[in-house]
Amino acid sequence: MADVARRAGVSPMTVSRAFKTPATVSAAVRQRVEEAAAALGYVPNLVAGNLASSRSRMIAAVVPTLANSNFLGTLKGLSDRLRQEGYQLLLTETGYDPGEEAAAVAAVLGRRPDGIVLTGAQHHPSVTAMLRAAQVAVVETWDLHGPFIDMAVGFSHRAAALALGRMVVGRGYRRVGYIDFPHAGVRRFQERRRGVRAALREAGLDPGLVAGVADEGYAGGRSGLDSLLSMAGDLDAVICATDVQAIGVLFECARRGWPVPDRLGVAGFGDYEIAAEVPPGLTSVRTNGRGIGVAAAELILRRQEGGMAAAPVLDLGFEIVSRGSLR
Amino acid sequence: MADVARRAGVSPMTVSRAFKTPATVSAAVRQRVEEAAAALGYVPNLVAGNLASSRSRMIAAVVPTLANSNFLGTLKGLSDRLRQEGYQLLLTETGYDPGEEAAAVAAVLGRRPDGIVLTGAQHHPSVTAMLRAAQVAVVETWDLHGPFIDMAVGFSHRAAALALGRMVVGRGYRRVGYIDFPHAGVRRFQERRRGVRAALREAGLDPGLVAGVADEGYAGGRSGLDSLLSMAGDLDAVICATDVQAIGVLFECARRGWPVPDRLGVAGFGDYEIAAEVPPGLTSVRTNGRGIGVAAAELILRRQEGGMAAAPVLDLGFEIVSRGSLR
DNA sequence: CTGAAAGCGCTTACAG
DNA sequence: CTGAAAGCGCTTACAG
Repeated sequence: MADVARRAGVSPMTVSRAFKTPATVSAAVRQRVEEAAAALGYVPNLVAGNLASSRSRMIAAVVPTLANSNFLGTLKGLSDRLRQEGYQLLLTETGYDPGEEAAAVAAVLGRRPDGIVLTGAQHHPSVTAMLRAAQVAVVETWDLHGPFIDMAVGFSHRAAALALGRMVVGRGYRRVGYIDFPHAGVRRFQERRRGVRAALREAGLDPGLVAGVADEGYAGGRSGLDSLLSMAGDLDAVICATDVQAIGVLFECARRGWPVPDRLGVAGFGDYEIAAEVPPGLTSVRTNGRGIGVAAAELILRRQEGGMAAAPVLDLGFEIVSRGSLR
Repeated sequence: MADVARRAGVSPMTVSRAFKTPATVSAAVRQRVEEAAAALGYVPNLVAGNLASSRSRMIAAVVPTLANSNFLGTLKGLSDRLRQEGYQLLLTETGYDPGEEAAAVAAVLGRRPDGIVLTGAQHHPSVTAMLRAAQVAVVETWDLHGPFIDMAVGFSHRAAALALGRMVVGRGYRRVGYIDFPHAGVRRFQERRRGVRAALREAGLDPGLVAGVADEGYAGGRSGLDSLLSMAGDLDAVICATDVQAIGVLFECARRGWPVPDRLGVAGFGDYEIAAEVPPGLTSVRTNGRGIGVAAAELILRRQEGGMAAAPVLDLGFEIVSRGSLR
């Protein structure tokens, strides 16, 4: 910057202004600065800028996984909205491990991000402590069960699962199994399970057909189906904690030559892109993953602007998409 | 830091050392510093550290897309390897748009990352210029066609596609179509197309059955199959630029009741997780996406350590995985 | 093993 | 509209 200032014959302060608030600099000076900067290939050092202004225009996102998940939508919504305002995304994956999450938050805090977007509202105690002590905007996403550290955006997994369970029951299925997600401690999945079981119970059906699985992917659907069938040979429908598992069930049905939805009804959770494509179409809960990201971005931006001291909690809801996998 | 120093009764310099190079501080002092830091909830400010040391321990990754792609593996390899060394990942998605890529590089350079990982080796001229001028380690990934800005890790898309094409021909298919990827200018996909067509040509088959599509996802497979069938009703095999499209073709075959591999052989590119799960199994090119990420991380780390002024170009190869979608 | 000085490249806050 | 001074919170390089 000093070089640019010298070449343009102005003070460094003026160079700074020409970049940050061009309107406060005369047109002639602005042009000289721009020419000098271009000639020297000057790229302002944001690290120095951040230190001086104690604002980083950097947001950290901490997600359990990127693979086959709705978090991609959230991340995209977040980064698209943020990029428009000149913010950048620091990303960490934790593999559903609270210890990893705590390590990630500690690591990231040293960079003084303006905001942190967390997945879920269950954290290692140190996360809550660190974040409360730090002066960052934090948004917890995908879970609406407080208490929250600061702000939150999500939807009710239990309500969504309850609605899905009722739909399955309403279609006349009577022996309905549930395939769980591997990480048993994650409340979002506990809520999904509870919602489904509540729907079965209120219809007077057996809520006990629940299969735990070890695999987050398609293979979990296959092994889950196997264990449900060993509990109940007359199983007539399966609800899965995620679409990926449901797709695994559909594939297994195809392999066995079982007609869906007649021999077995199948429903998933997430409405991933593939749900609309796989024959005969997968009935699923559509969550607004992208919307969660956009909303999180907006909460953080609004907080930056200084206004809003409040800590909103946003429920973005869900929607059930009915397709051929249920009769 | 000043607060910690005061509370521990030492100079700030000693606090700095206690954190960065604990071995250079006496045990007693180290403990006092640690206690003071814990009591105050002190988190070292890396922004200040970066400015003073002109090293950021931050790496920027610029990818076309996160959705349904092998870049996830690369990203995971990169971030896993980097995190072990205390580095963090700044992520940007460009949507296959060179202008977006240039904007991302410009934006990211201001943070003075220690390294930049780019996807492909085709860039807006300004990208090359900016990166050459800056003092960053850069690794171009997924493409082995130079000239490179600095280092590179990838494999030959043409060789992989040629091998896949030869396998299809070797299985006795005679009317083989190719479904292209939407972004026509991307060399990786041009190379895949060329490889397949070369295999057809050398077998004396018609290399002209190529369908362009508008959709990056499963739907592209469906529409691609439609247009190939309108060119050649006797089409007996389809090779797709990506597994996602190939899965789309398999789904469409299921919908039509066409037996795979007998009515139609299908092959993909990428060996995504789903390729092994979808019945009857998708024959595909397995690329080492994760390995590319790990290797990129290692090249950058080695460059940081000061050694290696060289600019290696690594070929990580590929492998063809044969499954039921080809007879 | 420990510390005082200088500086990294910006921005804030104050003058003019 | 423009500038000189001070400072952001660390690390480098030098002393002792």
